[in-house]
Amino acid sequence: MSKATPNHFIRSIVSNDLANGKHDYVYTRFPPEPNGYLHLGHAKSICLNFGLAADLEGRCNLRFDDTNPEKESAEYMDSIRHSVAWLGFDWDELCYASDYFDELYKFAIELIHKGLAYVDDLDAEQMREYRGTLTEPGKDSPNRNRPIEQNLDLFERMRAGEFEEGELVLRARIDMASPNITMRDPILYRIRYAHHYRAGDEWCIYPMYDFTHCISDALEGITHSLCTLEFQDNRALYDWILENITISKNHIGEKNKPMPRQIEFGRSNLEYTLASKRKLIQLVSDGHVNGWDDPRLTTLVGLKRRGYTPASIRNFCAEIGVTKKDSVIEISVLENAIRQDLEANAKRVFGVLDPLKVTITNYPENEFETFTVKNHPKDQTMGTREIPFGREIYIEREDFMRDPVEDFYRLAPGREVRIRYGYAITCHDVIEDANGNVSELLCTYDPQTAKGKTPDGRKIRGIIHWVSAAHAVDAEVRLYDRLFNHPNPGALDDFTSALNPDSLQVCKTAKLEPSLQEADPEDRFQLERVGYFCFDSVDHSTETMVLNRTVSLRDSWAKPGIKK
RNA sequence: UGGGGUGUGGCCAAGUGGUUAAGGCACCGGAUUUUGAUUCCGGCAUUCGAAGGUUCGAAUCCUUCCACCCCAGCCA
Repeated sequence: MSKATPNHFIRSIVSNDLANGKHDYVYTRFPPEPNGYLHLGHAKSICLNFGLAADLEGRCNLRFDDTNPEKESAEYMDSIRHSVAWLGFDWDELCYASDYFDELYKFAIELIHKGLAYVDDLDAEQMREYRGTLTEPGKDSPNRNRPIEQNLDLFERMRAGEFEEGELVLRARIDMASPNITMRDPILYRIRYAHHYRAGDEWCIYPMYDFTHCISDALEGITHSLCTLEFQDNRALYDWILENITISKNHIGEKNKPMPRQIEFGRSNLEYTLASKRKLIQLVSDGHVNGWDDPRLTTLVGLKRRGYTPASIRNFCAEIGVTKKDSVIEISVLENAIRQDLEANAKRVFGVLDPLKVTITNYPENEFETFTVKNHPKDQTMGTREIPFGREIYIEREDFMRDPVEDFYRLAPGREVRIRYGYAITCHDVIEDANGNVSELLCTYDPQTAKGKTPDGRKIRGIIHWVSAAHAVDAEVRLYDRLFNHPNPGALDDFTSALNPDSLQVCKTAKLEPSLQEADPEDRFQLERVGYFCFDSVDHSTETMVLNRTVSLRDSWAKPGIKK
């Protein structure tokens, strides 16, 4: 399972930097903005940053990029912290960009002193006009050559709260004609009279991402600053800022070592899912799903509630790789990752989703026996358990066919199957209800066939799962399917039009073997022949059992085209 | 028609001038099986976006072309 550490272009760069002495160690960071819940896309970045540091005996920080008070909250921050820890990573330092507000402010003043930043009073619309377009250069702002003293004064007064929101901004003085629009005198600070979830009301000016991120990296001694592809153009600004401020080498931990280097990698998208925070928020607030931890969502909290293990997600991330191209991953890759984990580690139990009663007419009434069965077919260390058996049992309705199709080798009138770990039974009569639906089967059992034996050597192909009717416990089982019917719902004008109406199927009729009542609520298990399940972390209790299906078992019989 | 990127099988992805182009997922066969699961074995790109060129030899070098993605928030 644990694969050789994946070698990708970023790892090569870092290894080289270490080998040739450019850096003495690797120091990375995972820098989320606390404005939403983490999803699978973040998991890729987390595994990359923390994984690289761990493999190369370096360090990795968790840093909240919290420079936009209007969108951020402590709730999001807490959830992100928990998700990173749940995924299995420890950060070396827990950092907040907001802790650097004082330093950031000083660096801004330094830029002003050097004539490399100025206060501008263009409003947002003018700013856009002056910026030019993709094909035309921008124009200098009338304020571009404002005297340094005046800039200093204005900037201090911005901080002091003497201006309205939007009235003034601080801009870097770079090049309005740059073909790279990011370099056309980007805004460094804006005025916002907003309460910051950590800094409170201490500031009314907030630094922008480009100004904050590179300085935060440098202050923390980050050596390699990994981010996604859309920041490639911003790299020029990242480097420009660090080149133009005086940031002590002592600050960055390694004396006389180079500044952090930004390296971009491609995002990975999962088919049939959404990753955009804005759209995720809409799904939650419009009630299309039941919260951020809805098991149909690929948020980390959703996957956790669905029954995914941290290891399966880490393996998934290792499997999809790291390259410079955006990718679209098929869900089968994710499903494969969790199946691999659960196949090896989940104990097996019996449960019937859609019960059909079977009476074994030649088995005495009010008499029971117990079978000792394996908790795992291959892993003996997982031990055994006892399951009760009696005259009346439930089998899966799906495992009986009145008029069996070709290739169906389960139960049918006159046919014999084995009830797993028990006897061979043969169906003799079918009882119907008033509507003509099958309501019960009358079968006989062959006492010679206990424990998998067939004394006459006859071959019994069909093996089905079952539970004792007298001992079964009721449960609600939630079956999940993809949330969207479209492979790329985010590309649609209205992604809600692609919502899958059958993404959640609640099955209230399930009958489970009694041992499940004593199971640990954290347990993940396989309902044999059905799928992998876990108890729902919110709605499950020993009184009312609620199970989530994490993923079905592979079913090479239920191929499209073959009708059950 | 500015700048920055990317193009290897259905989806990912190794490969950085020299055997028949790794591997995973998916798919298709077949074996084993008290889960139609698992496991196992076999199949699955004469071809690397296209066209030219360099070379004894190219997915890897050069040229041109094509396609797709990102950038004109006082978001990150």
